Amino acid sequence: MDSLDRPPPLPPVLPPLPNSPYLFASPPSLLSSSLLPPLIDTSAPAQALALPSSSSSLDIDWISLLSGQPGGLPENVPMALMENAPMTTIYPGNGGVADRSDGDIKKKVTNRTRKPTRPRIAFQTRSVDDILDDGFRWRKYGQKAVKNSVHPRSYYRCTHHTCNVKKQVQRLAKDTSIVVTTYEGIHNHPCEKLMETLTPLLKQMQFLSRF
DNA sequence: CGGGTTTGACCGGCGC
DNA sequence: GCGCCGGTCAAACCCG
Repeated sequence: MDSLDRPPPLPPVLPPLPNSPYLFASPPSLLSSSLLPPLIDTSAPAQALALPSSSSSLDIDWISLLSGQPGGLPENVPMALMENAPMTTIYPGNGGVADRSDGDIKKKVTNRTRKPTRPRIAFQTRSVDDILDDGFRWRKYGQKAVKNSVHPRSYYRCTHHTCNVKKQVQRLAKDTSIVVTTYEGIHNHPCEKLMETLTPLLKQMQFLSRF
């Protein structure tokens, strides 16, 4: 699958914003992270992860982008971290469930109730911190020891009332400096932190666009 | 007191 | 059918 041979180039990023913890600098938890090459091949149908081609101009549909609605970012890519984020490898499709043969993340569909599979995207991040601030709020609901892996896997749910997005966080068995974060589902609400950050910018852009 | 974490129990899929 | 294992639940606990 050629499209997964190499990480897609990071999409055009949001314009720099003063006083923004995310657009000028990575969140503290990401400062020690570094870029990584692709980790796994989910062999799942590739989903385009490119931003709309118009994203370099000012007519960006920011709301769509931020809310994950049609026309916005695909799936649940954590937009807040696009600029300086170390998250380089995105694995669309149904992959991301740990293979039983080791502690690494590989494609395997083992939904408990055989529900229709939900979109999954996995990121690998070299970081000393397990928890990466992606702009959303998460509640931990479980932790399990993974076979053949020293590090446990943690399970998180988005705390937004109507949002059913989950994520799994686990360190690679083969390289414990790498954290694999697997997102499952699509946020049906904007990233709170990013909206907070962008609101003044949007207002300023609207004001300037009148001239 | 509310929200988040921890942790053991439980459930269901899968391989043998 | 049985046991293993991943994923989830929920009560207890912690913390600001």
